[in-house]
Amino acid sequence: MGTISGDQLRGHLEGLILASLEDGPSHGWDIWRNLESAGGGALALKEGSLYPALYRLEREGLIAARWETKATGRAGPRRRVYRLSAKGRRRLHAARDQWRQFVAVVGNLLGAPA
Amino acid sequence: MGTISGDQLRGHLEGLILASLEDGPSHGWDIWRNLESAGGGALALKEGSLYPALYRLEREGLIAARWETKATGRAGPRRRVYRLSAKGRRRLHAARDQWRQFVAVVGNLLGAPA
DNA sequence: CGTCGCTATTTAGTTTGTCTATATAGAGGG
DNA sequence: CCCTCTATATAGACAAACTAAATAGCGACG
Repeated sequence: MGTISGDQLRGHLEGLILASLEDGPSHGWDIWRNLESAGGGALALKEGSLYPALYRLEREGLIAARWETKATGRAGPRRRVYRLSAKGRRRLHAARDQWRQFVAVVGNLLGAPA
Repeated sequence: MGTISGDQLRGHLEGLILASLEDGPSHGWDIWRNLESAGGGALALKEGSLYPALYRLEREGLIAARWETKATGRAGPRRRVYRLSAKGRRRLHAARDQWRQFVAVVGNLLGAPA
């Protein structure tokens, strides 16, 4: 199977990120691994796409960020942890509605008999 | 319901055009109306997107164009009629596969319980 | 005749999100 | 000390859809 192209992903990534944050805060790297693994190799998301997307979402007030406190006793560099805002949660619902509509419309047109 | 955005459409338009041509040749304006009506108002495709997309497909050899013969006794300006090439038909099949994969991956992640 | 409306195509220029590629940096292992 | 894994940042390229406007044929209408 081929990979999902960046063009295909465009306009849907924000929804994916919001969905990733639905059941608890997470940081960029973890979101990235989450999406990659959920895509089963088909979703080749690049950091250069993910981080700017996070900044957009933050600037829009859909997610809120904090630097991880040092007291976690964890190894490795600092992490920026994001959580869904109320606005972001509403946007996630809207994104799901839009997704269903998108699938309905495009699927109806492109929809293969088999 | 909101409208499907250009960003959402990106990377999927070519498949839609190819699918539109699957059961017979058509011209740009007709493809446009076909997609618009199939979208039920949700798909607000612009001519400035459609025509360049047709040129891309033609340049790639996925569709072939001819100017409509004048002898049709029809009113109105000239039409450029496109038909699927064999290569385009193969691409359409591939686009359907990609679409299914895309829906599976994104739907699985974004997929709402309700 | 003039012009309005519908059909139909064209295209210059803008926007924007993803990509490539690279840089930085902390911590642990050999 | 260097290498790897984790983690974030960002400059610049690229491409597809957009805005907006121009062109043009034909019919209808007063």
